[in-house]
Amino acid sequence: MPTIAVENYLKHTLLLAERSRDGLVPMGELASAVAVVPGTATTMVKSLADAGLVVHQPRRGLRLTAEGRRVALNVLRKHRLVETFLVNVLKMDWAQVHTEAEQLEHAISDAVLDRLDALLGHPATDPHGDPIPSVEGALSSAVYATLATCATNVSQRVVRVTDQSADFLTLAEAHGLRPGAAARVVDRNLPAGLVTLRHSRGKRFALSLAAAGRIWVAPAETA
Amino acid sequence: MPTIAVENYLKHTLLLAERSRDGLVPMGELASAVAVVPGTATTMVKSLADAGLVVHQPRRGLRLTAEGRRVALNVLRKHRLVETFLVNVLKMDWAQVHTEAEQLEHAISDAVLDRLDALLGHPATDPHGDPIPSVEGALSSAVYATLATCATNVSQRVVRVTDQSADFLTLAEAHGLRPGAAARVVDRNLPAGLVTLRHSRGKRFALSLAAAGRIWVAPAETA
DNA sequence: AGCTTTATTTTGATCTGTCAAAATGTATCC
DNA sequence: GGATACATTTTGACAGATCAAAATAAAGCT
Repeated sequence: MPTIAVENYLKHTLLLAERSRDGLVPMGELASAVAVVPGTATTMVKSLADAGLVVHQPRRGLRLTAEGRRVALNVLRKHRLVETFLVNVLKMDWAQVHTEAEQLEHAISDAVLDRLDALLGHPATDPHGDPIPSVEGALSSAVYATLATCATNVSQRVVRVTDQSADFLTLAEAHGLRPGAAARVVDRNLPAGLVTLRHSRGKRFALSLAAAGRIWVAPAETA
Repeated sequence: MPTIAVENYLKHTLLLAERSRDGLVPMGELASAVAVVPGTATTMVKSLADAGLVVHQPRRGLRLTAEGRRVALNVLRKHRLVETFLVNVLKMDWAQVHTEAEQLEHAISDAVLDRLDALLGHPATDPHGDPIPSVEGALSSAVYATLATCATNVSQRVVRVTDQSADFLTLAEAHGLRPGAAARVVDRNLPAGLVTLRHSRGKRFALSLAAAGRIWVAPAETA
């Protein structure tokens, strides 16, 4: 059984690798993701490499092996299903569940996970719109536009909110920006770094370009 | 926050103290309950004493302080509510849930616990009939007879099964000995160490005196 | 009392996971 | 092309939790 620390390093390696085309994760990024000093990450990565979970290219970065990816996906699946459970069944605030799931993902067995998955109706995404890896280890990675890049003055549907901080999620919710909700960009001021949106009931509000980039959208179905 | 190891030592100290009138738990019993060698338990208990969670009387044993008891009860509450959730909601086998809860009890927050408690309807006991400590830290400790001590040829109701091993629980279930079920002792042969029971549909079967002592009963209501 | 058994404590070592700070590569910029 | 900046790795130390085995205390038995 991998330890909690090992599971965390692998999970963050997976998440960081997703957002970097060559899949090579720099040591420093991993260190700050798992909140340790760089030297600690180096030490740990060497031992993960010895265990065959990652490949370490000194001074360049690391990538998951097939086995490391399998473990990481299992942890991610637990994390996201637990989040879904906490929001859908226990009715907890979506801004808090990330922290809770961070602990539970390491304590839940595969047997419990399967029951939970069935109870929730085999969901494809968690409450933030993040895809839930399948039991077989498939992880959908569709490419979406964001509020920072989508067409303006076209009705969009929020599909994913890629920020786990409670503050951001609370803000997003206050503006009705939950997965499934409608949104429309009415103006985008690049020099000012501002995106202006209009909510369904006509209200306008602004987000920074950085914040807008964390909200993924798809053109609304006009069927 | 207490570590997982600390929570385990405290939980087992509480459980062992319950079954010993003076509340003084011998080091050896604690060591085998947490599955470490005696020397390890001594070391740990000294540090728990430094932290004010237990009182250590060298070579005599240890007892919980008020603070230690508070922590232990909280862990026990988590354990038993999680077991109840796994059986009642996820429909898992009652023989397996103990092991699962052993992990989850250390990962679940008080916030999640409260929601879970509400979802389950504030149960008073877990699926084995073990009492669930209240939020305030009250732990019912009613005294019951067992199949080894109750009146014979009188209809009894099972209230609790005080053995967590999967084997024992599977056996108990096979004989219909779950909390709430009816049971009747038709004969008790002390020299042979055997208790003969009759199930509701007339079937007879035997248990050892030791096994029978782990099944708590109350006279069936004849209302 | 003296000897033996048993429980407990001590001692010395190990394994994980971590940090601080020094050493070392690598990249970048005149 | 050399000085500088930055990321990474190495080194030495430490805390938590554990074990094996030796030392010690207590209890029990002739």
